[in-house]
Amino acid sequence: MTSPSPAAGAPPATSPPAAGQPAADRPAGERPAAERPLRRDAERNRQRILTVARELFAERGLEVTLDDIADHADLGVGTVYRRFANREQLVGALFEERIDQIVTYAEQAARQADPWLGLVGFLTVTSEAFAGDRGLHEIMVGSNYGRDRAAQARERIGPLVVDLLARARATGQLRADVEPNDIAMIQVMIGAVVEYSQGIRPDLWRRYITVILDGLRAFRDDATPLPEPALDESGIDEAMRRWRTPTAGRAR
Amino acid sequence: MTSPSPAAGAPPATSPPAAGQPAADRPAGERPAAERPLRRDAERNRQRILTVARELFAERGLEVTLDDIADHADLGVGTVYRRFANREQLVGALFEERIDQIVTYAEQAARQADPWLGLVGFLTVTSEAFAGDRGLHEIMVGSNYGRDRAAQARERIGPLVVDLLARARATGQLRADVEPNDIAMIQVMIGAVVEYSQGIRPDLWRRYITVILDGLRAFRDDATPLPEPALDESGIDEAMRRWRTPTAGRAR
DNA sequence: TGACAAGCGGAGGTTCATCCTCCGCCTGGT
DNA sequence: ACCAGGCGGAGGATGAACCTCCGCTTGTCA
Repeated sequence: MTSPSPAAGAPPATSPPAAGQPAADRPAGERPAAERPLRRDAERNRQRILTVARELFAERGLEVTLDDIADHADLGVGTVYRRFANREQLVGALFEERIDQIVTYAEQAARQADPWLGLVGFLTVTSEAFAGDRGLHEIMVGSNYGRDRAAQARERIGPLVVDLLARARATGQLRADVEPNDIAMIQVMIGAVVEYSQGIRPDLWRRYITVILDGLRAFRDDATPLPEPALDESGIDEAMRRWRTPTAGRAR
Repeated sequence: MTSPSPAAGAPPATSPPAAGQPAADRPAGERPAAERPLRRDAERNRQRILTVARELFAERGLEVTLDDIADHADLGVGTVYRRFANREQLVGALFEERIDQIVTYAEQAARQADPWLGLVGFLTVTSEAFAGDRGLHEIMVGSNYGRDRAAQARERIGPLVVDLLARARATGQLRADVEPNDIAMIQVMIGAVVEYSQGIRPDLWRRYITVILDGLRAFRDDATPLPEPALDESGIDEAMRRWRTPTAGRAR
């Protein structure tokens, strides 16, 4: 860090929205090709790292070590660190797209004519995504990595869910006392099922989301009134902030 | 370790704990008073340790270190280790009773005339216990500590739950496709809510258990059939075995 | 009251996981 | 055929948790 070499490959990770940087909205995994491209073998290795990292993050969560990734990619640790100074960068490179994907799901759900189906679809599709990618779930639920990105996404999703719930309530399909942040908590619960049954019954969560959805439906007129309000925005922010990724180390 | 000094302190025959230990089924927290009782101050300290440990386990889970406990009790680490050689012993001393308490809840629930109320009561009461004691929840859900004890408890609870569900199904209060192990998974989900909202809204879980219970009720005739069977015994055993207490260290 | 077994404290050795650097050797590309 | 760019991976740095050890203190009992 003593050598100021401004030419060095990796752009400053700190503020992505940097001013003059041509780096902006290029699909994840690509490089600022404007600068000198990597040597062929190096680029190959870089892809190898990304692939392996994607797999490991998906399977074990964001806490896998870069050393671990290097091993699985049959590369030296040095090679990994040369390309990605830390886990944050790797996470950034890999998850932008996936996070946006979640937003897209919300948009699609909001477009559904039948709001109940939209809601069911949204929960199902996101749960599928989370079940298949533990790292993604960790990010969306409050990991230290990718916090900003996740927050942005939540901000875009929020209004869509609000609208969806309002419409579903209006059509009489959804019980009246459901609040937007309930959706987030449901995802937390489903995440717990996924984690608990990981490697045993990857689809078990479908059973419980069905129960929960039936619990959310308006039926008879004797639905038990919900005690306790849902978390409000500040509550959920706080919870996300405190959340510690399972078995992960300190925040660093 | 290099100096062999056989003369030092310990006489050759370190009388082993002998065969007929009278230690057996005395209430947790008491000592084998048959042996020489502890000196007054020592016993006081011992209680101090137990009290502090109970609090810390409840609040932070079983992974707190003995050093941590010593600090909170204003005692030296040595004192703690002199009394409890490891966390397992401390956990044993503290949780036997509480685990049995859970069994008692199941028994009470099974005695309820109205099986649905019994079920609701059981889930509520156990969730209360878990919400108030993270360590207890960890044990019941699969921590490395107290595994045997928890397994015994589950064995006693199992049949009671089976009966309860059968009866509730018979009275038409419970949807037909609920299985005993669903109850365990519900506790896992509730545990996730508790943990997520810990220190923010200690009772938030009540909201979601209400949703889930409404989802379990027999209603109309259009309950969504549950996809996926529940975990079977071996599945749940496996899941419990794999479960890693959050942020905890290796199993040792 | 004095002697001493029992108890205490907590510094610090040990182990372990993770992070990340550094430098001698290798190789793709011109 | 040259060499900038790339590579490997041993190993130093850090920090958490564990647990021991021994000189000092204190309850207890005669």
